[in-house]
Amino acid sequence: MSTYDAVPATPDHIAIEHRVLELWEREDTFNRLRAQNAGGPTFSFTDGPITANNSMGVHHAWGRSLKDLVQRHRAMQGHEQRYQNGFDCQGLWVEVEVEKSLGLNSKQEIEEYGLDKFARACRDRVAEYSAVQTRQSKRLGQWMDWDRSYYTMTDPNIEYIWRFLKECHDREMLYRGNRPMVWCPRCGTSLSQHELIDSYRDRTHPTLHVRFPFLDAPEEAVVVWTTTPWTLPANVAAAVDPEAEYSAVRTSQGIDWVMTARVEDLFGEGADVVRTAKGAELVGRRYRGPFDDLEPGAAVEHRVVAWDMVAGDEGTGVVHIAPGCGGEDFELGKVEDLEVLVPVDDAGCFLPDYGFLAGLTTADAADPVRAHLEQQGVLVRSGTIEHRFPVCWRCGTDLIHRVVEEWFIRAEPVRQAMIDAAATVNWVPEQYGKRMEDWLRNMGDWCISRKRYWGLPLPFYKTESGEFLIIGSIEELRERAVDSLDGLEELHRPWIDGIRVRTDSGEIAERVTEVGDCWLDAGIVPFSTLGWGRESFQEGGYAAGAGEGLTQADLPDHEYWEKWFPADWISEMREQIRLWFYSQLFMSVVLVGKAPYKNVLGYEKLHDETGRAMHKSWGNAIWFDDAVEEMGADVMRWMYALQTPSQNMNFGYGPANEVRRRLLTLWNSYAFLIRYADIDGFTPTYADLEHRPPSATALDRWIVARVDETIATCDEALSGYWTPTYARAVESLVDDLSAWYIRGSRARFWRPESDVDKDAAFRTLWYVVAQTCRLIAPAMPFMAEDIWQNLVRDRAVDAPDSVHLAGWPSAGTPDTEAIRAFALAQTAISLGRGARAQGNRKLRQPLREAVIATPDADARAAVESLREEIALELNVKNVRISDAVDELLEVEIVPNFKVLGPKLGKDIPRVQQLLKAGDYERSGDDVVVGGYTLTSDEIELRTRPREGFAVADEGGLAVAVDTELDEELEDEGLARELIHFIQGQRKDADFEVADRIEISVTADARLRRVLDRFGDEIRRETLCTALAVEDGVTGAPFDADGCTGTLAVRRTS
RNA sequence: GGGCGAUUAGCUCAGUCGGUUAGAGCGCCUCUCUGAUAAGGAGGAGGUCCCUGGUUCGAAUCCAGGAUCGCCCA
Repeated sequence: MSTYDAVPATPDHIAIEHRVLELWEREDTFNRLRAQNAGGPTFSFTDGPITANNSMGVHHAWGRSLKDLVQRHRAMQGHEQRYQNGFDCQGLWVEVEVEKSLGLNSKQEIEEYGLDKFARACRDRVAEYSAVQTRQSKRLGQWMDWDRSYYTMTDPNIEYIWRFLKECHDREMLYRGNRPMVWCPRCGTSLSQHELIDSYRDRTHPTLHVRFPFLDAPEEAVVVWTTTPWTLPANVAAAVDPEAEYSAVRTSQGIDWVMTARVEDLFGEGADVVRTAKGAELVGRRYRGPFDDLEPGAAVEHRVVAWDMVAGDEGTGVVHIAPGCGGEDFELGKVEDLEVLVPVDDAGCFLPDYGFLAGLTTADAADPVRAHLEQQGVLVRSGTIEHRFPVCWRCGTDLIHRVVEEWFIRAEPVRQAMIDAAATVNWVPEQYGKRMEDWLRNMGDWCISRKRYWGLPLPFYKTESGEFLIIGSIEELRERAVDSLDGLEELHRPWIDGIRVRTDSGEIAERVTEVGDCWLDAGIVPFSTLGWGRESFQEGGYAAGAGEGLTQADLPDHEYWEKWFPADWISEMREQIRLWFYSQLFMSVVLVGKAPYKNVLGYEKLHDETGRAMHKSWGNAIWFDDAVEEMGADVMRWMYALQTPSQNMNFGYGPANEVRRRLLTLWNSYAFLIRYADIDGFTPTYADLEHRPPSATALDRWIVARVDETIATCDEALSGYWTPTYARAVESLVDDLSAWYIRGSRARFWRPESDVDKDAAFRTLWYVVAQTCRLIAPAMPFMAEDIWQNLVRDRAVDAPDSVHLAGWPSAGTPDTEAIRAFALAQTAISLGRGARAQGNRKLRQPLREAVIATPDADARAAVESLREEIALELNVKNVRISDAVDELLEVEIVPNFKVLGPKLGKDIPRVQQLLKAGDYERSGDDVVVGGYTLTSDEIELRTRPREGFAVADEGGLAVAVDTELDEELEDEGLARELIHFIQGQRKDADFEVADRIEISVTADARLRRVLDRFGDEIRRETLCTALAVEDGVTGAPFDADGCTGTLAVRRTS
């Protein structure tokens, strides 16, 4: 009758995980955990919202695994938590995907399609993918309150942002200003930096060299070069490098100024240079603009300005400046206070006041522009150029720069407060704090508007006369509304656009059309989800608006906010420093003057296993759904836990397989325990987990001490959010358990009789595996649970139903003596094996004696306590411990630098020399040298083996083995060989471990003697009930060192 | 140009407080175990700890400068 479920040789992670998910579901384990921790100390985690726009990737799984790991750990420690997951719902990414799926290709097509239908499609996409991501996250094992996720598109979230914006306005931080944008003239939309990645293509464009004649000397001109003819009508300045030398060259058209370094390329070797001058001399001179005959150009005073970014390696060394058509031009324009001419509209068509160009696109304008310049006599030459140029990823159209009006929040008023607040945060890794500070010191004003559709509607209202009003809440909107709010289904376009409001002066105001930056949506979360400033708690109230039916998240009250703000911890990838970490901090500093989080864990990027970025089009991307069903969630999670966060992670099936194999060690240890626990009917004692099991041997004490040590290491690592130290500590414990404890204790488990020793062995092994289960539970919740169910639950009285309800193990004071002693024994064993190898004696051959010699009395005592284990490991009859190191070794005394360094300082090298030369005297344990008396703590003994011994040494410890063999030892060795051989036969015949066998053997004289002497042992070890020596047996030939026989092995039952 | 990192074995990476003999996994070679076995164990080969200088009795570790790579900002 079996009490334990049989354990397969290797874990089927996938099957285990599905089984455990079902178990948790059936037993409502997560909610039981929450009930168990209710009222406990709080651990407040704010989840950074994942964009609910696509299924999640393995890089998301990294972050989610870390989040879950820490939350599970804190839960095991008894902390009450909120477990609120978040979805980011608005912004260009969602719009772009929806556009694709609807086959729309421009803003115009969206508007024709209908903003209401478009908004619904965006909401539907969020609903679809938030459901997908929820399913995936559950599969990963993440425990969250999935029914109460927050969605940033809900009315309450938007309303909180309104409130924040109004606060900014009240503090005069809000303004409307210009911003150069990268623009697709065909799609009629700006592109974000992200959309520019990989957007460069080889293109051919027209080039023009154009003269800008000086007003005070019309025959003289600066000559510029441009590849964007359409920007010339927006020219307001020409930039020169004030430090560079310029030359005036006489040509058929007059006198042309260009940078001296460019003269030869432009005019050939025989150029007629009439004058040279520093660029600075040209600065300030005014010139006739190329399109002064058009209204906008005529209104501008064109002049030469200084700019240190003028390049001398291409063009003319004079740069045409159009601040309305270029990012760098715009920045220079701000410095030089230049006019900003924006010649084209949203669709990239020239505006009506551009005369003959009006209505033309930027591309179509190239020829008319050239013709016009030629006609004006200012065109020097025209040509074409092939170069890399950014194009729209949607339609392939050449992108242009275009200055547009946007809304901004001033950074300066809060900059210092934000820096101060960031300094209160514990950044992990530390350097991320420096990055945040650098970002804050350099941050520009926050551009919060987007000329799009699916986003939070900015609550900015303007009257025809220019009066401005900002609405801070739905209530205020209701009070001021001129139109009925009945049609306002939610706070989104187009519905909100139809509501006009009345200003204080009684005028009618309409909303501006812009929506807000999605980082406002995410940044407000520490307020909007926690009920900041609210008087009443509204159950399920957060879902109002676009979140209706998607979530049951509450809209709490201010008391709740006080309880949970600021977050104890947040964690996202490093790029969030300038995104979510920033926007949260900004909004929090504005609203309450402090940081919204106390600890931050950031992590780097996830690459493929060769270190390359994962990319759909490169074919090296790994889908989460595939990964989790192939490598398993636990394996993935353990990989994430092992990963140093400040390093890029190389993720793939190869590394996963390595990790999977390492996990086998724990599994094998568990399987070993189950096998013998089942055979023996072992019943564990749950209280052992708290009070520790009884120890019968030094090995027992050692492994228990190692558990204590490991718990302490894990505690420290996890309290600092540093998972790799935790994961490595656990692996190290498991290695010790398997390689040393179990290997050294195996015989105790398969002895038939029961006694104190076997009981201690079982309880100790059970204790270590069960504690390890608890330790790995946060990182590998499935395997931990599966082992727990079989090993602990229902086997031990009082055991919790789930490892996740079992609490975190408490570290006792580690028995450091036991650990130190065993480390010495390990060294001795390792040395002994080395010595055997030197003496050419394989481990199977028993030897008479090993001698362990050390001058250190403590070390001798430590080794003494483990001599049985050492004898077993070295397969020797006796272990002799000696202080007569000289027998085996030459001894050298070296200073203990760590202790002696600070004491002796510069005398160290001299003392070291004297010791090495043997120029010292011993006085008891002390050493007198060079005028110093050194105690035993202040020196170390180094040893070298003397010639002619099978000796190995390390750190003052030396081990020799007696390699002499007599007949008895040889026979015993042969017996071992024979046992080894028979076990092989058993295995070849596929017998079960517990099957009994009979053996017939035809033996030579020597083998007969071995059978006579060691027959009992051979029968016992091979579970042989009858061993008959007879002639003429047909079977397998045995031959060891010339000792031969033929064996036949049969199963008895 | 400013900022933040990284550089350690063939590969991927640890390395705490500065301590003199720098580690792990994988790979490779040799051996071993065979009652954990598609495993396990031991041993070996393999290192200019990027370079230069400094501080120190002592530097992979701290400081300065440089090189290369990555990232953030401009």
